[in-house]
Amino acid sequence: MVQPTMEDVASRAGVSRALVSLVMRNSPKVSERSRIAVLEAAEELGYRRNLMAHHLASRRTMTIGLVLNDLHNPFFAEMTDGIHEAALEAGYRIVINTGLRNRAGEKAAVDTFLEFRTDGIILVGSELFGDELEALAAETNLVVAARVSTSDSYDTVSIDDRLGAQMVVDHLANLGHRRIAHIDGGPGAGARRRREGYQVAMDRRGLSEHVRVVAGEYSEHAGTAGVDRLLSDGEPPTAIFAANDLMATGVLDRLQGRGLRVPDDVSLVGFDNTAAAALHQMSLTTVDQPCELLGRLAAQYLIERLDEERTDPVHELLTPSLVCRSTSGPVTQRAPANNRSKGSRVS
Amino acid sequence: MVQPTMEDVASRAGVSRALVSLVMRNSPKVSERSRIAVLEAAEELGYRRNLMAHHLASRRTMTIGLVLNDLHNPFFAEMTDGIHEAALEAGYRIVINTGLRNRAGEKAAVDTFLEFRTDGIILVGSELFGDELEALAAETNLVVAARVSTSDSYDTVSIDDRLGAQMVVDHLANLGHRRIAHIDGGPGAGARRRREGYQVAMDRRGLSEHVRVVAGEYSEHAGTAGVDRLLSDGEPPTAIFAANDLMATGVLDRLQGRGLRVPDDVSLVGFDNTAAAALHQMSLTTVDQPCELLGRLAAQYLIERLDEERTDPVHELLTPSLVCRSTSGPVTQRAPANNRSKGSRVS
DNA sequence: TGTTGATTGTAGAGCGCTCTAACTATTACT
DNA sequence: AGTAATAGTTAGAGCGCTCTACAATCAACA
Repeated sequence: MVQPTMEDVASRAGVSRALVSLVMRNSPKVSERSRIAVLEAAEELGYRRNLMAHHLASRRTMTIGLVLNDLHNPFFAEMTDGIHEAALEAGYRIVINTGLRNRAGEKAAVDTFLEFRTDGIILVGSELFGDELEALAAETNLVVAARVSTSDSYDTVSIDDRLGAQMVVDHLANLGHRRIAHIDGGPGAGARRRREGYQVAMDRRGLSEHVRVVAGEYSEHAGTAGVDRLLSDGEPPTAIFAANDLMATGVLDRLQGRGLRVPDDVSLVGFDNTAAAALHQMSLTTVDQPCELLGRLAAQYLIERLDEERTDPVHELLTPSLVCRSTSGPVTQRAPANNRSKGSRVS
Repeated sequence: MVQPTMEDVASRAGVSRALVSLVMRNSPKVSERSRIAVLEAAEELGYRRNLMAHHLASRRTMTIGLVLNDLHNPFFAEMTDGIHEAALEAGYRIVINTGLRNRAGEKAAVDTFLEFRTDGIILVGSELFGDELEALAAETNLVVAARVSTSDSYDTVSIDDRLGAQMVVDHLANLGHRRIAHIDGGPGAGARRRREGYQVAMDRRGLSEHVRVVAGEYSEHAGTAGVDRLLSDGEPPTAIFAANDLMATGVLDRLQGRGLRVPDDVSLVGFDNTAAAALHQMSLTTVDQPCELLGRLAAQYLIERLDEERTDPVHELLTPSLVCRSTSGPVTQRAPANNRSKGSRVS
């Protein structure tokens, strides 16, 4: 398990350690003869560069640390695709860590990368506070994705969450819905803005009295719990706006479990346009985020910083779009079916 | 962006660099007075240990590299939960990388960890060849999860894929199905064994003539493509066994898209018992893998190796169980509905 | 008072690499 | 032949830390 060092390779190839170092870094100022000798010796010994030592001496790792809020949410997998691709193209590698959907976990993930001295960090769906991000940006190169900010010490890349939420409400209101409830994303990235967008749009539509927000978080379970709360007291909503697709999945499951038809009894709209939302079994109306593009941009902006091409902050805010599928439909006059009425309807 | 070093902390606290090092490692042989002085100085300077230098000097990083085959498959997220938890409990942190569901990507991920000199590596759903794994095990401490092997240079933790597949066939055969097709997982981990289990069980049931395997891979898209091929020629199957849940999701989507009812027209069984399979909109019959347990065991075995408590290999093979939900049902005598007959049936 | 042992602290080598400056060998040009 | 330029190579310092060996301090005891 003890690995050979450059010194070993050097003595085997009959050259100096410095020359081996040059070969490993593809320096042009090495004769073909020595290059081959070194490469062969390295091959024979099974030499593998020690990144730790490399970094210590060069201050670079060519590595980007990627912190994903939640591995269970496919949204992050899609973002990662874009980031990964852009990073590889620029000669960087990525290393991932998960925040386990809570601030302490996210901090631990960040600390790991800070201690590893990755060249920079991309936070996707961060739940950290503004001042924590500020402090982080002072220690490393930082890009925050899927979250809006105007800080001038780091870059951000995201869609306009508030606008997206407004589009949802408008869509539902146009279908005749008035009792539109929102299960929110709690501390999740962008959740506050989605809630605000919902509120604003409801007010504009003159539906202020019907505003109803249930506390949640970005998880399937929060979706099912949200439905239970919405249906447990008061007049049940005719439409539900879940703060993201993962939650919408839970909502759909619970609605069906209670024998409610979607969209006949209740309309449902999500947020993210995750791959699963497009499938027939889900066919969810939702707000589209161009994940891969967001990912690509995030990586690109970070790399610009790493290559010291730029120090001024960039804040990219993309416009979302609504994807209408079959979980949203016109409001019906029928009384809400709280009983398990599945299939009892004579159409 | 230039970080303070131990030397900086030492001079600020009025002690030696060595003492600072001791404090950082929580050594008991430091007086309370100096400990506090050092901690305060570190706090004021925003000192953060440099893991690269730490490792270089100590040969340990207390970090485990985790290579996940595919971030899009929730199976891996669930495995990660177990690994993460067990690692944290033992004082290790984890760092993740994705193999992008292909061997080259997996190798790149592994190389990154090898260069970072993580203390050990856990491969989940590896697609590497046996000899590649042997070579890897010679360089670092290795545990392979969700894949069977008898190597004596690394540990494995998985369920009995072959048995799981047999259970699927038995279940379907008991429901009266004879034309049971299998869309396989190609190079995916455990795919070969699942295919073998399918074959063996079909033979045992006297259904050899009905064996039909369509090539696939562990992705949603392979599921949809598999359905297209199965229905494009020959007598269509009355039941489909998809090599994993992700594929089953694609299968279900395509079947519904073609107007076929599940399980009325076609029964469907998956493999993994991913969280999504349990939801009403999916309600998939599938083979359960105790993901978190597998993850915990994988981490545990690796840590045993790291702590040098053991060098003999361990090969844990858990027994899977079948979870029957609503995508599988008795075979019906009706002619296969190749037309978009959804709802046209007079029941 | 000196000796012992425990406790606390430090000097300095070394981990495996990069990088600067210098050195050698070769070729080109006057 | 003498000089300059170029190409190829190397010695050695240093990156930020750990760890061994040893030094200093102090209380306890004969």
